[in-house]
Amino acid sequence: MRYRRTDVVARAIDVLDQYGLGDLSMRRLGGELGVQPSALYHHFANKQSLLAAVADELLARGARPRPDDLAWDEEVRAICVTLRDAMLAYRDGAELVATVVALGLGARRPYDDLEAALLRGGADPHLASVGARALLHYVFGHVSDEQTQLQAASIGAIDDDPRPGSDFDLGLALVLDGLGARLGSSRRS
Amino acid sequence: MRYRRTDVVARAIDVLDQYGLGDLSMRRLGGELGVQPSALYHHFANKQSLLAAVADELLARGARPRPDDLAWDEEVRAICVTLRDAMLAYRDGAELVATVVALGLGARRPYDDLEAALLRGGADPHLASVGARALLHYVFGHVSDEQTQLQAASIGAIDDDPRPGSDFDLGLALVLDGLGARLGSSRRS
DNA sequence: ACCTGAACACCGTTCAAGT
DNA sequence: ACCTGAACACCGTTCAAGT
Repeated sequence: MRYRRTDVVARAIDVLDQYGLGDLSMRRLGGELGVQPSALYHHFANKQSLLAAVADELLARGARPRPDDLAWDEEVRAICVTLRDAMLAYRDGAELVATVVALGLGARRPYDDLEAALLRGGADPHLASVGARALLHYVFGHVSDEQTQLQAASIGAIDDDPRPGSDFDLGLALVLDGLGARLGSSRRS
Repeated sequence: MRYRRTDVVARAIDVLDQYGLGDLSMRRLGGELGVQPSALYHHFANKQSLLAAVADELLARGARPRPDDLAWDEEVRAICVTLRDAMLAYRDGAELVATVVALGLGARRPYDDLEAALLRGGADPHLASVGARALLHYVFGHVSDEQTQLQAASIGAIDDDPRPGSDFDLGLALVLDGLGARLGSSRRS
């Protein structure tokens, strides 16, 4: 069996979704592909690069076009909601993307999009940078928590699965209000 | 050499600070103590429990009493700044504490204190919970980033070490403003 | 109460060699 | 271009046995 980079990434996403990030090892992935672990190093310099590619593919699969007539805060909300949905679509998606971003290896689109939306809304470059990072930290933290609990619930411990998207919206609105207060154009949530 | 639980935790903090979280293994810690790795399982059920105890000790060392006449938002700010300082005092402190909190194994004080401050400020229980979590997510995310960059700078790559506490304050103010707008008592930053 | 020694089932990564 | 096979230097955890 001879694979290409993209085949390896696709299979890695399958392993991630079925067994979780903790079981996504080079040896496991090699085994799943019927190949020696060392063969993966022909496609990726190391495990971190592989994870970066997996995170990028996960986000690409969750990408959705945004209308171009949105107010800046509506656009920020849309970026965050799309990011959340993309990560929730695969097991441990939030932890994976957050890790890759923290290591500075990939998944840069969400940050760039948020920064651009804030600049368009009238933020100066410093506020746009601080704001975009604060938004990302919130989204990664919240969705990681959500996913941990969804996982625990699916094991069977807890039965009710409320999927509290409203908690997500409320926390997001807190940050958006703070940004709105500094950008002139006011907004209700 | 015969150790007690607290000796092991103290030595683990030394290893963390000198070599980083990635090198804080049960085998490494055992070696540092002159003891077999299996001996550590007399003191802790597993590595996660050890890490929880280390995180709690790290926070205890950074604890500072707060004046009792603070406004709710000043108290929130003080909790967050104290938490930040405690984590920055040891290598990979933010990553460690964030991990322990995410796993639900310890380091519950910051959350409890934040929730109490928000309740005292007039938040209903739901907003206090969502707000406290949003604040924690922001602090963990921001300080982890900070510490990663401080680490990279200390390796020598970057020379200037600005220690941008002002970025931290600005991001924190964004969330605080959103909370203030929902709690009646308004606040400037 | 605290520790040893050996074992089990794993990791990421490198590298010469094969096709 | 893509893979094998073997090796190196590690992991967390268990468990019978020692003092």
